[in-house]
Formats: sequence, C-alpha cells, structure tokens
Amino acid sequence: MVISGASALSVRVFASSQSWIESDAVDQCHRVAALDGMRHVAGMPDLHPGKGAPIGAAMLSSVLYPFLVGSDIGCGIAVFPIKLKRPNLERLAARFPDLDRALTPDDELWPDEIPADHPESLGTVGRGNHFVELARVDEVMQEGRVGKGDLVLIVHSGSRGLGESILRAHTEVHGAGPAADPAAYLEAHDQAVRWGSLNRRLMAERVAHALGAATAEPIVDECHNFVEVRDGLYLHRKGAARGIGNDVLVAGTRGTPSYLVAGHAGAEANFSVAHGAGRKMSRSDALRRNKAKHTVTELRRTAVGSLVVCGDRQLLFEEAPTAYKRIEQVIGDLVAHELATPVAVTIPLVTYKTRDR
DNA sequence: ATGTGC
Repeated sequence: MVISGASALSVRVFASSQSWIESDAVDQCHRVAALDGMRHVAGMPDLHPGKGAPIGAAMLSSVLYPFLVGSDIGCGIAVFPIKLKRPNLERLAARFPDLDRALTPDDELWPDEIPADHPESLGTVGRGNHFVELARVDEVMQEGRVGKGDLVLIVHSGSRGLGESILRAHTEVHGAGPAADPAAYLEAHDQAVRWGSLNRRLMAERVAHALGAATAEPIVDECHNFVEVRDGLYLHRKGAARGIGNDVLVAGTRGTPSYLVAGHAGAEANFSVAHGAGRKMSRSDALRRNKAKHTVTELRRTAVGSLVVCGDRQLLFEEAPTAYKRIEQVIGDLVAHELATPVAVTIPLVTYKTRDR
C-alpha cells in the first residue's frame, strides 16, 4: 500500500493482503513519516508495533532520531557453520554452556580488545526474542553457501546493556527528539554495532567449544537495529536488515524453520528486508493465551522435534511459535515484492533461550 | 529490548 498526499507522507508496507499487519503498527509508520525530515518509511512483512517506533521498518530521514533504532543498537543475526559427529539432541542440549553468565578475563575466549571498553555481559545472549540455535540445513534453493544436511549455529543477540546506555544518555536529555550531535551518537552507535557482532562471535565460540566442535567464520552476520548514513541521509533500521546483494537469515520461531535469503531490495523498500517472522501477539497476550493452550513440556519439545533450553516459564510462553506470524508468509511477501530470494531453509535442533534450572 | 518498572 502506498499512502501519500497533501501531507507528503511517504509510507509503504511490503505485505500482501493475506498477511496480518496490526493497524497499530501501520499507525506508528505514519506517525514516524510525519517526523521532521522524514523522507520515506518502508514496512517489512514482519512489521509489528513497538514502543513508540514500529518494529520491522526502515526509515530514511535527513534528521537522526536515536529512538527509531531503539535501545538494542547492533542487534543482529549471525550464522556459523559447525560440524558435529552424531548429534544426539538431549545430550547436546545438556552440554550447551551457560550463556547467561558473562565471560571473564580468566576465560580462554576473552578477547584482546573490546569495543567501547564495555566488558560487562560479554558473551551473554540476553532475553526477549534472543536465542542461540543449533539448526540443520533442510533444503537448499541456491548453491554456494550451505549444503543440505549441514549444521549451523544461528545467533540472535545484540549489544546488551551498552546500546541501552547509549539510548538512555540521549533520551534523558532529548527524549524522542533528534540527536543534538549526530557524529557523537554515531560514534557510540558504531561501537555498539561492533560490540554486538563480537558478542555473537563469542557466543558461537562458547557453544562450539562446549559441544566439542571447531568454530568457523560466520557465513552471515547482519544487524537489524542500526542507522546507516546513505547519500547524506540517515537510514534507521529497526528490525529490518540490509538487503542489497547480501544474504540475511530471516528467523522463524523456536519450533518452525528459518530462511537464509539473498536480499535485493530497492529504494522503495529502503534497501531492506525482514528480520524474522514478526510477533503476531503482544508478550502479555502470548503469555495469557499460550498458558491456556500449551504445557511447558510441549514448548520444550517442539513440533519439528527440536529442544528448547529455557528455564524461564514465562519467556517460554511469550516466545511460543504461536505468538509469531508464519515465516512462510513473510518469506512469500519478500519474494512477491522482489525484495529477496530464498537460499536455504534451516530446521531447529536445539535452541538456547536461557539457562535451565 | 534492559545489571529490567511501579
């Protein structure tokens, strides 16, 4: 849908009529489009309402607005090839390391240099929709990246407390207003982006090491919460990855497939692709409805046979597959709008959310 | 989303 008129608001949502997009999220896109300096708002097929700003949107503006990126600056998804001899799911799930415990300088994996001099919570996954997943490549549509049957680690996490502190420092003074000193914000932002990427790599190394496997360079590592300077304008991405010749892992849920796609989005889509299935229910709705619908046992052993490591019952209900849209629909919309082409499908084997207790 | 808010 293209909505523009006397107000010159430019909003486009890349979703078919069959895709459920909450009107609150579209309203948020229009409010963002009315901000000073805003040129164009592109909603991805996983668009859903966020706190103030929509999630699953790329927003191009001559003015830099930190709140459009949000607190988890540098959040993204990386994919690491991993080789295991004979994957026994129960045994592997039990061997996952404690990713709620931060690395310390005593750890073998402790890096020589840490962006932003922020050693706190390094190597931890966080909460919410973050996860580390061992998955198997189930189908290959385009050769050259992964092969059918290959195992991968999918790491979805961000900059933890660092990005939050960067946004808070801005918000305390300027609220939802523009960055008073864009260069200073961008410098801190860039460090959070590097910190997030390092964090994902460290988690992959922690897991691979615990599972007795070798680590490899990621085949994909794309942020979906960041701002990019493009032709002198600020392209804010909030739950929207770059999709300009690069591959992106579009995450399904803890119980459904994920898709590796090749992005080829243009200006109308603000050069972006979706980052996941997108929430269909708010966390509170998901908690209430899924408590009535599922047992903990069901959610810990999913419909595709995967195991979910999650010692937090509430998080398990909030993150249940039924709280999300169908990933096939999101991918279908990306394809229909020529934003991306599927490369491979992965099926979860073991997903780590938070330590078992 | 968050060394988590009232």
